[in-house]
Amino acid sequence: MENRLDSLFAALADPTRRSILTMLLEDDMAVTDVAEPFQMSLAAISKHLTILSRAGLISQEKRGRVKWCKLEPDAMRDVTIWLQGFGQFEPVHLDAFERFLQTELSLPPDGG
Amino acid sequence: MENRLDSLFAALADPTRRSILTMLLEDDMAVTDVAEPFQMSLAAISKHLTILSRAGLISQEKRGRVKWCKLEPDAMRDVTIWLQGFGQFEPVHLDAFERFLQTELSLPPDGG
DNA sequence: TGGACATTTAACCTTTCGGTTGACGATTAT
DNA sequence: ATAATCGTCAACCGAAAGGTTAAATGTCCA
Repeated sequence: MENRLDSLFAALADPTRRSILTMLLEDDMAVTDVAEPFQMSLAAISKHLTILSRAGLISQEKRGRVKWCKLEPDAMRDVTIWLQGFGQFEPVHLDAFERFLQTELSLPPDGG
Repeated sequence: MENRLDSLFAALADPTRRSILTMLLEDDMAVTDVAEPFQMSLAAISKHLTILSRAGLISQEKRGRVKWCKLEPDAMRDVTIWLQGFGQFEPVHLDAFERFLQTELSLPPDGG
């Protein structure tokens, strides 16, 4: 994988991995519990978790014989920033917000 | 490819394809011109464009013997929406903005 | 009509991906 | 001590990704 975005987008391109991330939105989970709803081997899930971990999308901490998986949503920031270059979101909204703010603050209270 | 997000994320996972999208941000381009800066065959670029097209990220219109490629950034919306489920952007920024706005508007001019 | 240009297709190759199974190391429980 | 549990590793497999080159298709120009 060349750069950070490569591994991020690639990690997010698999539906199983996206499902895992969604599950982790709820709460931290042990590897076995992550694997439970899927119809594939634990080894396969373990590999998916490794990919998510290398992309920075989750962190894993071993406590006893259980390895806990934790969502790290900040890793998605780089994706977000890249997408912003295509004007899909904030730019528009923030611009609108800023204009609103300017208007609100520059006008007298009864000016609107 | 199972669903829409699969093909979108997969399309975005390749650095050549992301570069192409960035180039198209500037202006519409013919296939040959898209290929020019890359050190790979035209056939390879043609395949990349097919992948981008199938993901909906670009559209292609043939005029004469030239096929024009046009960026379709709206296709990124689904990605955006999915990412928003992880609270990476607007929510945070807008909340911050709203708090700021509340503060600004509710305080007397010398209140800060 | 023939040739140059623009792009895709076909066939092929190598590497990566996503899955399997089976063995293994580490930890906990009996 | 022994057995069960948690998770990874290694070896393997078929399919897909990303590239190549060479031929084919369409379109414009002279």
